[in-house]
Amino acid sequence: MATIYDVAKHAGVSPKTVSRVMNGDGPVGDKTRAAVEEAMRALGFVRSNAARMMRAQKSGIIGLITGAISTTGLNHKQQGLPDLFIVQGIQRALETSGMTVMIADTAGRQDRVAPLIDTFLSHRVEGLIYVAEYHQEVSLPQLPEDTPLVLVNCFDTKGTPAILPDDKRGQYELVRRLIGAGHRRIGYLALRADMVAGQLRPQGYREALAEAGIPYDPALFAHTNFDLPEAGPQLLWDSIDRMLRLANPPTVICCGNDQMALMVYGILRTMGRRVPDEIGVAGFDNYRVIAETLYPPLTTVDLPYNAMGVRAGERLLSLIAGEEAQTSAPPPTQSPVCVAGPVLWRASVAEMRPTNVLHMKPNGRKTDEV
Amino acid sequence: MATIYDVAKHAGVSPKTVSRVMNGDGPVGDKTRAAVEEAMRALGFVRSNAARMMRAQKSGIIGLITGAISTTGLNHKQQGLPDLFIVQGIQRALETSGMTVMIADTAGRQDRVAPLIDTFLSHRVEGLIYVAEYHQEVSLPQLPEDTPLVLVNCFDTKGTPAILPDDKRGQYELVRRLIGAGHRRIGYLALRADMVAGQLRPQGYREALAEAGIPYDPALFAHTNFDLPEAGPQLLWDSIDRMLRLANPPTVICCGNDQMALMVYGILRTMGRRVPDEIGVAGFDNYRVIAETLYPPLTTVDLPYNAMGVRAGERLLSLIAGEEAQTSAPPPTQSPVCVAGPVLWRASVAEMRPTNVLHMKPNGRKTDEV
DNA sequence: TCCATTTATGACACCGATGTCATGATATCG
DNA sequence: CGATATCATGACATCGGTGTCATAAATGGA
Repeated sequence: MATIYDVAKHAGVSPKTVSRVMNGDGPVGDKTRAAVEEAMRALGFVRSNAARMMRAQKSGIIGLITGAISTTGLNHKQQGLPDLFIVQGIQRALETSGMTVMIADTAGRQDRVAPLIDTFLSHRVEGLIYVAEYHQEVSLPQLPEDTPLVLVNCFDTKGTPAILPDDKRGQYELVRRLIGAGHRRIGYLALRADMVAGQLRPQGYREALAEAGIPYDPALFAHTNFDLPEAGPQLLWDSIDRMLRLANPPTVICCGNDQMALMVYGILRTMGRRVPDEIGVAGFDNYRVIAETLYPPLTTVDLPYNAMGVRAGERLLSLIAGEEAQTSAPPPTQSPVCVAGPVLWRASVAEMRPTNVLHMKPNGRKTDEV
Repeated sequence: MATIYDVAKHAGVSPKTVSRVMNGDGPVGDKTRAAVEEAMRALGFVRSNAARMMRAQKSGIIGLITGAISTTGLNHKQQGLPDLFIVQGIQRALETSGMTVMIADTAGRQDRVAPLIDTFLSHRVEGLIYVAEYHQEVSLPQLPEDTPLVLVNCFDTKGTPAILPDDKRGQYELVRRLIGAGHRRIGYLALRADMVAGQLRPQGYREALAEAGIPYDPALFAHTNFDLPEAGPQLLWDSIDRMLRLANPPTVICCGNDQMALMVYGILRTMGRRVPDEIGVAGFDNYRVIAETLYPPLTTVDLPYNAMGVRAGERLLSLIAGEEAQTSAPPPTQSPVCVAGPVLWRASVAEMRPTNVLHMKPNGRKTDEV
């Protein structure tokens, strides 16, 4: 591969002049510039990043580690959305900064994280981003203090900057919207209680009920380990069956995520219930392949992975920029940033407005305007 | 960040000795080794890859470009499986080689490919892999001839080494299996004809029919642009409706992919048909989030993304290794490698063996043994 | 016209690791 | 015991850009 020395010789100038042409430092004469550019083209010159960064002591590389690292040993079906969207967001935020993003995948193996970090450090990355597959707590090995780190979709106990989905808020908004549509008996099939989303989303559900003055009914709520290889569907079936046999059954069922909603569709229909006429279904995640392809399309909450990625990228850039300014500032133990996504109202839930109470009022959108 | 000079000074040895400790070149005395290792630990030393690769003229980096680059302007819902699986396979194949995989995502923008390649070249990657989101033809910019390139899930007209899914074979095996299960009227809802998979999979379907002596019935076949934003479901509904109204309707419907199958489930059930009792459904891709979560689980063909990734990684390694051996060998215009995946038989298709003809025979598995 | 800038370019050192060669200290063998 | 092989280590050059400083030519203002 050609070097600037080759280019310099070919153009009859010094290497430094070639460097100037590339970087636009000092002034260069028009004829000289033309000769250099011609030489570069003729030789197919590509600058060596290694040499450049060695001198400049800046790599221009951001390290991105992604993969299904679980604090508990979960099976791999239990995954969130493709983290691709987070990665896209990160790249969007970084593409104007001139940084190159190096991505490494752990392939779900916790023991690969430390070596990957070392590899990144040996490439002198200017910052690191760790992306988890779903909202969880993690614990990463200690980094050199001059290497900024941002966590996405996860958090630790050391106060490392983190970008998280606002699970509680999203579920809250969705349930508020359901109430606004006239639903009063709202079932909730939650994810496992040991998952962060299995805790936060139900909280949002209960807050929305409380705000509307609807009492929380334990009979309408269940944690369901729906993705167990064999028993999962049966557990889900039982939970649904129990709710539907109630004297006052739910008119809509919220699912812990879209994947569960997909299974619930099949179960409800096998039971002979029509969606959404007899019972509505709502999800969470806006896992588009599912939510938009389901028939009818699924009402759900957008998990704003792209936006989270953008925020993470921006956060990291500011950390990198501020690094030298505040050398020994107090540790930036800020609270994590929560990003909320919009409710996406689709055909899987019926509007019940024209019923009883609201039907009476002339301008019937009272509860919707909370 | 500490350098080997710092380490050398701290340990009271020469830089070269530090290098020897790291690389295990020449012999090093036990006490010296201990002193050096202690110094490295004390200083938190991490070797600079830039300096190393500059000297070695080897980067140890493989460039991986991925993203939804389409030759035609498709909407982004039309995507295959998460390419993550291909990436995982590639990393699996490369992890023992000591290479670092640098991944860059194009975020679906064709114009980003060329700059990304330049970035990779400036990092002196030893090889490049291009991964497409779904089986398609691509055209990449010219690379320096000493940089090996492997295409995955796509191919070009220049004879670049490519790893492809064996769409035809997979569909053939699935249909053979359906026939073996007693089905004779097999509907096929194909992907758009301008997609590679929309051509190859139907070919496999027809070959399997032909082999079993079942005449091809055009009334049981339709290309359906099911993922059009609005009209898609309606088009699909019409196609299905037409088939089911036939005098001799299909007992099972093959779908172009799992996503289409997901939509077909909803439509069939809205029509009041039970799956699989009244009609079977089969997909293609083994898009696990869909295929395993659908109720009942979907019979489909595995698109062996992981295996394809492994093959691609191995292929690239052999190209890199052989590079110097056969400097001016004839251009390696080999035919692409096709990787076939297994048929995954799940509950969405009923076994019809104990029916009429076969029921008569004592050892009734005649057509299954093709 | 002469000195002060500005412009255009080159010489040279340097970044950090490592290959090559040299050197001194032991170990081995006839 | 001397000659040679082996071990342990260091000096130095090198990879390819780029920062620093020097130098030479062109320009400009008094």
